Amino acid sequence: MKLEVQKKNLIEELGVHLEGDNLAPLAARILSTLILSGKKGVTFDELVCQLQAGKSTVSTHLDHLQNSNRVKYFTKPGDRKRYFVIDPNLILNVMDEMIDKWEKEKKLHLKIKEYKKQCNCEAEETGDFQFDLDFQEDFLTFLEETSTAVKKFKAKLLVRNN
Amino acid sequence: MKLEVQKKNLIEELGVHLEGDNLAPLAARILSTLILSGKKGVTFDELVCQLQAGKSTVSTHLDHLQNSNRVKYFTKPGDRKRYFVIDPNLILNVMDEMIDKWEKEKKLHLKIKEYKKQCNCEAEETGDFQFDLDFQEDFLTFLEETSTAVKKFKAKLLVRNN
DNA sequence: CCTTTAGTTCGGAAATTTCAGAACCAAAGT
DNA sequence: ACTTTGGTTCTGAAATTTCCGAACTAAAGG
Repeated sequence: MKLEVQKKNLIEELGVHLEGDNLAPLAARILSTLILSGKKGVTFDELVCQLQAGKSTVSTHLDHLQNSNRVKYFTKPGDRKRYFVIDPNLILNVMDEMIDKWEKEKKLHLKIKEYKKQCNCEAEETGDFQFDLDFQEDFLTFLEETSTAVKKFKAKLLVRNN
Repeated sequence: MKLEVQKKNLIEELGVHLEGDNLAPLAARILSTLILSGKKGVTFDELVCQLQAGKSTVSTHLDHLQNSNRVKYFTKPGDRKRYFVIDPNLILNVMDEMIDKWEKEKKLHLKIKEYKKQCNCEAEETGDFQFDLDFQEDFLTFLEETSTAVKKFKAKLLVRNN
C-alpha cells in the first residue's frame, strides 16, 4: 500500500485511540499527526490544511498539548514558522502522569480504608461487618505494585538515555 | 467527625475521581456510593433518594455499570428489591481492562513501527531519516513490562483467593 | 507606513452528553 | 380486578464540549 494512504489511515486509527485519554477529537488528530510525521515537524498551517480545521481550533488544542507536555516545537533561523513535534520525553511524561494519578488514588483509598475500619468497629457488637477490607487492601497493593513497576522502567530508561 | 458526614464527603471525593475514567457524573456517584456502602447493598430507591436523581437516570447508569462488570446485585427471598453492590471481582476486572487496552495499544504501535521503518527505508539515499525508532521501541517495551507487572499481580491474587 | 505572515483571542453556533419526566410494564398484594 | 411496588423505556430539555469565523496582534518584508 502506498505510504501516504497508510499514513492517513494510521492517523485516523491512532487518533481514535488517543481520544480515549480525554482528548478532544481534533486534539487527538493533531497528536496523531505529529506522532506519524517524525522529526521534521509539522507547521501550524499544515495542520490546519491537512486536518481541515479552523485556525483557532488548532491554536487552542496545540496550547493544551504543549501545556500537558505532549508537544513541543522548534524553529529554523530566518523562518517564522513553528515546527511542531512530539515532546521527546513523551513516554517519560506519560509515565509520570500515570504514577501521579495512582499516587492520588492511593491517598484516597487510604482515607476510605480508614473510614471502613471505623464503620466496622461501630458494628463490632452486632458482628455484622459492613466492609470486607480485603478489597481495599488488594487495591492498595495493586496500585503500589503497578506504580513501582512503572517507576523501575522509568529509571531504566533514564539510565540508558544518559 | 461523624461517620455520616465522612461518608458524604468521601462519596463526593471518590465520585469526582471516578469521573476521570469516562464515567458520567451520576454514574460515578452511584459507583462511589456502592463502594462506600459495603456488603449490605443499596437499593434502587435509596440511590434515587440519596443522589437526588431521576429514576430513569439511575436505571440507565446502573445498566451501564453492570454491563461493564463494575456492579452486581443480590436479592433477598420474599423481597422484590434489588440490592446493588460492587462486583466482588472489580479489581480483577479493572486489571483485565487495563491489560486489554495495553494489548490493543501494542498492536497499534507495532503497525506504526512498521510504517516508520518503511518511511526510513525510502529516505535511505538522502540519509534524512524521518523517524527515531527508539521512541516506538521504548513505548512497546513499556507496554510489555507494565502489562506483565499487572498480569503477575493478577495471578497472585487469583492464587490467594482459591 | 503599508502589507503579509503566523498565529491568538473572543463570541457564539453546532454537536454531544447527561439528565429528568411521563408513560409504561410486570410481578405481587388485596 | 384493582393497586402498589420496583423498576424500564422513550422523548426531549439542559448543560457541556468542541469547534469555527471574525477580529485582532506582533513581527518581518517591502
